[in-house]
Order: sequence, then structure tokens, then C-alpha cells
Amino acid sequence: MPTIMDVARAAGVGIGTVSRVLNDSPLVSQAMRQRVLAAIERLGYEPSPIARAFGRGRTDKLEVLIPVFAEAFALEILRGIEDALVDTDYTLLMRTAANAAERERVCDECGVRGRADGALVVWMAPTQAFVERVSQDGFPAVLVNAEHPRLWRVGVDHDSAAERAAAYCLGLGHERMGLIDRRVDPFEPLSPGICQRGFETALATAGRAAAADHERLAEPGAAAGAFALDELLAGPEPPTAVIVGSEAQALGALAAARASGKRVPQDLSLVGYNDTQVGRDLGLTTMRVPLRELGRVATETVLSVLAEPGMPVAPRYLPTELAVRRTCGPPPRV
Amino acid sequence: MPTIMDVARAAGVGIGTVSRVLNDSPLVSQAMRQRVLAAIERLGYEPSPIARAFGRGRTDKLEVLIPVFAEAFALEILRGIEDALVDTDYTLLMRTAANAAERERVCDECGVRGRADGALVVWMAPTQAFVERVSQDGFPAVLVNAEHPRLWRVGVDHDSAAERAAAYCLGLGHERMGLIDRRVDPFEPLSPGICQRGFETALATAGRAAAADHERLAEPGAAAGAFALDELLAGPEPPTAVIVGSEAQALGALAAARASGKRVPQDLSLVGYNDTQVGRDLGLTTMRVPLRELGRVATETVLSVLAEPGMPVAPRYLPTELAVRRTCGPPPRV
DNA sequence: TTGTAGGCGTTATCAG
DNA sequence: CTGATAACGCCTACAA
Repeated sequence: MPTIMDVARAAGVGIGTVSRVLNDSPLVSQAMRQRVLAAIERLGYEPSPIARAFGRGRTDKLEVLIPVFAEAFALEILRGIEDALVDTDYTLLMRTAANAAERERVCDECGVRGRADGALVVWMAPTQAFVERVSQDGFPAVLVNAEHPRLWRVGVDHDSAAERAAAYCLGLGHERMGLIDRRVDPFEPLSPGICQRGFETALATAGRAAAADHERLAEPGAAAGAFALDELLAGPEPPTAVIVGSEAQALGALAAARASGKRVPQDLSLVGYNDTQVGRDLGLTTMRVPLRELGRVATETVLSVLAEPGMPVAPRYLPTELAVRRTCGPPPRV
Repeated sequence: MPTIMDVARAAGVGIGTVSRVLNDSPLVSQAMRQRVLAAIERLGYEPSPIARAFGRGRTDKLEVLIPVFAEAFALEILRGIEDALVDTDYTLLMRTAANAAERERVCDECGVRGRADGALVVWMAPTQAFVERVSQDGFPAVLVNAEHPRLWRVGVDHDSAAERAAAYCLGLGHERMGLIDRRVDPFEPLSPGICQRGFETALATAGRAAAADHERLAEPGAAAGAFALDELLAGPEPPTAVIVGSEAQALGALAAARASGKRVPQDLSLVGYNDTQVGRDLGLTTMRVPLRELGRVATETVLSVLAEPGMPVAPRYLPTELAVRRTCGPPPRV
């Protein structure tokens, strides 16, 4: 492996000049630049990222903290992050957490001693210690679809989104509405459902009280969604439209409905939440959360804070919109 | 940020001793160790990962190369990789590729100048240059579910898997078999289908010729799977059992079948391929590819090559097995 | 515009 | 066992 010194020697210049060429410094003459470039080419030299990081005190890495059992939406967010990074030199350091203990660990280790220049915390609450530390050090950490008053964050207004999803079904004429909800935070067993508030607001606005037996808080995943739907359908006055807090749960619900002989949307309307590829492919009507944009905007935020440190923390909310596809219709006539 | 020198001073020892304590060297007396540990604690010192990497010439990082539009199975593999890393100090550098050009780029940049200690290449063919370089340098790169004669790799025998999947349906009594296949490599437009050979072998063994109009090579994703199934069903003698090369495609096929009024499995049998969470949740009968284990074993392989360089390259194949769930049955009686 | 020297924080190698 | 000291490869003043 040739080093910068080999290049300097081969080009007959000092290492300072080589370094300047490497970093596109304007303080090099054209002639010199060509000579150095030629030597670099000839030797097949590439600078060592580690030495470089060591020398200048930054790594060109962003750390991503993400729940490991996150469903497919995680991929969409990652895609957005990549979008923002595609023509930068940044690279991603991935840390996943499967439970609260691991969240603790990845939060504790995030960005220690400059191992990354910034961080993206996806879909989980940061630990208190993490919040203290990053706000103390001015370490650029942005929450994606998670909340904390003291941190940068980009997300959506879940209340409004859920409310509009429910209002859409109400507008279709549904009288009996159901909700299969999902917790806001995967690692907080007591965290509330993500759609509950908006759902109930919509019902209240329409002058209806929410029937508690039409609401379920389900575990993530299609199996739990299917189970919850079966429960709702087994009740005395089963809902004719159900809002589901995640795509995976919605797919489960869809399969369960069909398995029990219900036609969707003729007998039952279903609205998903998130909008992942498989939902799109299957024609699921969904409250679209712009996952990819979320990832992109969050990443751009980190980058801009990096470029201009000390900007005051400001949250950013992106709009949601209902993607009307093929799982909703008017209620069946009785 | 305190450095190792601050610790040394605080403990009244040399930095060599501190370093030895940090690295669990046996060459430190108990008394010294305690004294140093106390100073570390008191100062809240943590070693700088970058300086450390620079000093010892390794990074404790593994680079992961993965197609970005990979479906959910990517998450399963990543989970397996994490499993293997959970109580090591290794961390993951993620590189995704959305097309052949990006694959080229990530392959070119992978592990340059020791930015990572090893690499995992998931579900895509490495570039020729990459193969040359890593086999030249002895850089530990392991292919996960991809093939190259000169590289370490862990995967499954797709031919055998597909053959058994088809044989299972044949055994159920199906006469007209269909195949919705997926390309082996996402970036090779000309790469063959992953199940075709096994599928045709099974048919030949049963004394049947494959009907070309019962085979489709479809793009990844549920939409293409749905479309392909509709095509198969539209033919003059539609198949009564269909093998599908990926879970996402299978979900699409399942939805399409039901949408067109077919009951699964009474009217149509479906076998998926891969076995991801959503397929399990939905009761899809699947040829199970041990994705998580694949990731884990590949990672363990990298680690062991790292521990013992120069081991001769040896591929590793893991067994597949049919996960019988609820989408297969005997053919409908005519 | 260019070269030189010092510094970044560890690890590893030597004497002691 | 312990303490200096020399790498490690690059960046960046500073001096020329």
C-alpha cells in the first residue's frame, strides 16, 4: 500500500502538496496538480480513510440506530437515507436494537469519541443519557419518526393522519368503525397506540363515541393483525371498516378477513398505515407516511447541522396523505 | 475528552500500562490494574475508536454489501449477521446498491485501505475486480446466497430446494404445475431463474415435460407476482399448483388468486420461497431458506478467517426444508 | 505556491 | 511487570 509519502517522492514534491491535491485545495498550481495526480495514478494510491479520519477528526460516517425487528418500512427509511447520501462521501454505521437493553447499549455507544459525525435514530425513543450527551456535545442527532423535545426530529403528525383515515371511512358511510393499533415505540410496553387519538377525534367529530370493543392494540406483524381482526369480527356488532396501524398488521388483517369469507372491500373496508412496497403492490388503501422522504430529510438535516453547527433545534413535520387503492368502499347494505 | 495520557497521569503510571489494561493484557499486576481502572472511571475515559483503529491497523468493522431494493428477506439476513456479532466489538458498515453501477462502486470501495476488516456480500454477484482484489489481498469476504468459485460463500442448494418444492406438489396429486420465478441476481438481467432447474428436474422425474407456458420469470415484488399469476390462470389449462420464487411475489400471487375468486388451497396451491416473517404470519407454505442462519454462518466465517488467516476457501451450504402451512392441498376435483 | 514539522491517540517494541 | 519511545498516515499551520 503506497502512502502519501510514496506519492510525494514519486512526484518529487512534498507531502503537503499531495495532501492539498487530495483535498482539492486551491493552493496548488495546475502543473503541480497534474504531476501529483499522475504519480497517484501511477502508484494506484488511495488515501487511508482511517488515517484521514484520525488526522482531521471526522469520519465521514453517520450512525443509524434502528430497531431490528422493524418491519419492511425500515427499508424504505434506509432507502431515503441513502438517497441523501448518494453523492457525498458519507457512509453508514448501522446499529440495531432488538429490545430495550440493546437500545440502551447502542444509544450509549453512539458517536463515542467521534466514531461517527452524526446520527439518525429511527423509530425509537432515545435514552435520557443519550439526549443529555448529544445536546451537551452538540453532536448532530436527528430522530426519524420519534419524538423528543430537545432533539432534532423529522416525522409526521400521527394524530392528524389517523383522524383523516378514519374520517375517510366515515365519509364513505361506515357506522361501525374499528381500530387495530400499534404502539408508538417498540420498546415501551406502555406507550400508547399510534392512531388511537386521531381515530377517536374523528369519531367524536362525527358525533359518535368510540366503542372500546372495536379497538385493539396489537403486536407488530401480520399474525397479530390477523388475530385482532378475527376478534373484532367475532363481536356482536362487528365493524364494517377498520383502520390498521401498520402495513404488516394490515396484510394480516386482509388475509384473515378473506379467510373468514369476507370480501374486501365489499364486506369490509381496510385502511393501512405507512405505505410500504408490498402494500402498494397489493392495492392496500393506506394512510401514506412518506417514509423515504423522512429518511432523506432527516439525513439532510444532519448534513446541514454538520455544515453549520449551532443551528437551533427545530422539528420538521412532513405531510401525510391517503393513498386510495382497493380496500375501501361503502359499507355493505344490510 | 480525556485521552490515554490523562489517565496515565491521573493514575501515576505510564501510558503503556494504561494501554495494557485497556487491552486486557496479562502483563499487568492486579494492583496496577485496579489503580488504572479507578482513574479511567474517575475521568470517564473511553478510548477513541479511530485512534485505536489507526494504531493497530484494524477497525473492528465488517462491511455489508447489499442490494437496496432487496425485499424483506434482507432484514432476516441482517438479523443473522447481528446475531453473530452481538457479543463481539464488531460493528457494521452498510453499503447498498440499487443498480449495477452502484454495485460496481460499492465493490470498488469495499474494504479499501483497511476501512473494514472483512466483508459480507449479500445476494448479488461481486464484480470481477472485487474478486481479484480480495483474493489477492486475502481480504476476508464472504458471499451470502451468491456464487463465485474463488470466494468464501454460504448459501443453499436452490436446485434441490426447488425440486423438492415441486415434488411436494406432485406428490399431492397435481398434474398441472406452474412456476413464477425470480432471477438469481438482481443486477444481471440475463441471469437465470432461481427455481427453474429444480422445477424442471422434478417434472422430468415424474415423467412430465415442463410446459413453457406454465413458467414465468417475474420481476421482484408482489405486483409482478400477482400479474404473473393472472397470466398463468388465463391460459387454456391453468396450473393447479404454482411454485413462486420469492415471498413477496408469492404474496402478490396469493392476493391475485383470491381476487380472481380462487380459493387457496382448495382451488389453487401455492408454495413460496425464502420464508420471511410475513409469509409465516400469513400461513404461506414455503420452501424455507434459512436466511437468518445464512447471515449468522457467513459472519462467523468472516470472523474465523479473521482469527485464522489463510484458511483455504470452502463454500458452505445450509439445508432447506419445506415449511408446510396453509396454502397447499390436493388439486381440485374436476 | 510549496516544503517542513508538529500533532492527532493508540499500540507495540524495547529496555529496564 | 513497567515506562519510554517510535511508529501508524494524514492534515494543517507556519515558514520559506
